[in-house]
Amino acid sequence: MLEQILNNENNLRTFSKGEVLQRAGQDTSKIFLVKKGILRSYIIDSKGKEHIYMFGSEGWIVSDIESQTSERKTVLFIEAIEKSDVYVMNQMSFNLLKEKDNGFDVMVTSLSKRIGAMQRRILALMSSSARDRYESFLQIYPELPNRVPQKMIASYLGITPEALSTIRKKIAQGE
Amino acid sequence: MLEQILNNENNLRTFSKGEVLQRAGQDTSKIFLVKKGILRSYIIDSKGKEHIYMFGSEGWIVSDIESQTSERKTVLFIEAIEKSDVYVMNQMSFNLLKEKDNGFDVMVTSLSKRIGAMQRRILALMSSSARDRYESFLQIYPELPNRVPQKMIASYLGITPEALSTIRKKIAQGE
DNA sequence: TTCATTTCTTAATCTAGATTAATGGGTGTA
DNA sequence: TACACCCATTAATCTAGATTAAGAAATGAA
Repeated sequence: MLEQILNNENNLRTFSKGEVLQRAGQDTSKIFLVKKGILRSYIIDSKGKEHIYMFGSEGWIVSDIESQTSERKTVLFIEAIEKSDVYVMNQMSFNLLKEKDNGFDVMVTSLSKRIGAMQRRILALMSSSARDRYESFLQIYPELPNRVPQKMIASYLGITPEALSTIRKKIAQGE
Repeated sequence: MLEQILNNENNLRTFSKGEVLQRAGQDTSKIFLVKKGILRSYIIDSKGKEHIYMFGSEGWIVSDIESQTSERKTVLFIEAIEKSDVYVMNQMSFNLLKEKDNGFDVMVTSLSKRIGAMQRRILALMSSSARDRYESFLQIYPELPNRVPQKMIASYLGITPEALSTIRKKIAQGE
């Protein structure tokens, strides 16, 4: 797996709660593999509002994949929600992967999985209500609600904290 | 480029307008490279409503990428909007690509680009109004509005044809 | 060309979720 | 302990876009 190549104690770093691992506008985008803790990646839109793009807990890879392979600057902020132990990979580690004889399959499979997840997210945003999206969020990430503040879950779902609060209340009072 | 590997007259087929190249539920997902014409890929949700996931005109690759590499069945329908000439690739053509010495970079770059486009789409769905999304659609795909019916553009934007019609009217009458 | 079917537009009404604002509960720190 | 700050909740009001319904325009087949 990708983890076996990236796991390397030399690259292990610890980030404290609230620490920012990467800022939009930087031209050196890195790859982060979460060993312990939770990261979030987000953009800040033209009105200054944050929108969470994804969460990454144990075993997840968090990165601005496009800026990795293109020469583009990063558009994503990445921040630790909890104190987190993270393997930090740069372009060199990425090149190492290519040399491995199964590097191709590992990389293509990993990217394809990511695309599948994004595809489902796009379709959900287009066709499901906020409540339906929240309920499938709970199924896909059952451990996150206990570790992530409500307002961040709302930001991930694309709604306001107030709207999420109302949805939660309705679910609590027997649907 | 990917096209050079996939371009092969043996795999070239012509589809007439409205013809369905692939249906959800099939277990053999293929890769389609558009030589001429336009394809659309879409899902049908639990209420029977169509949601367009992407358009593919000349030079674009249309495929359910996840079902390609995983063993999952396709969830996407793919259909020709115009009479289209399309290179049809199966798993074997895909394996051929791996053998090429630059296969790795070609594939990873292609997938990363796709991920970048999806990332922008997710963020737009979460943070932009329907009108803003329509205006950036016009910028990104300036040639499509003349070739694709309004109702399909609406479906791509995640709104109803009525709402798109109203937006177009407002834009026409000096904003 | 004519007729039928599909697509686009317009307008009235409805609703999910945004906005605004006020309140109470937690948590860290001095 | 108390203060300051952040977070979640609740309620009132507002709005973008959905729904419904009808007519006009475009498209396609015979």
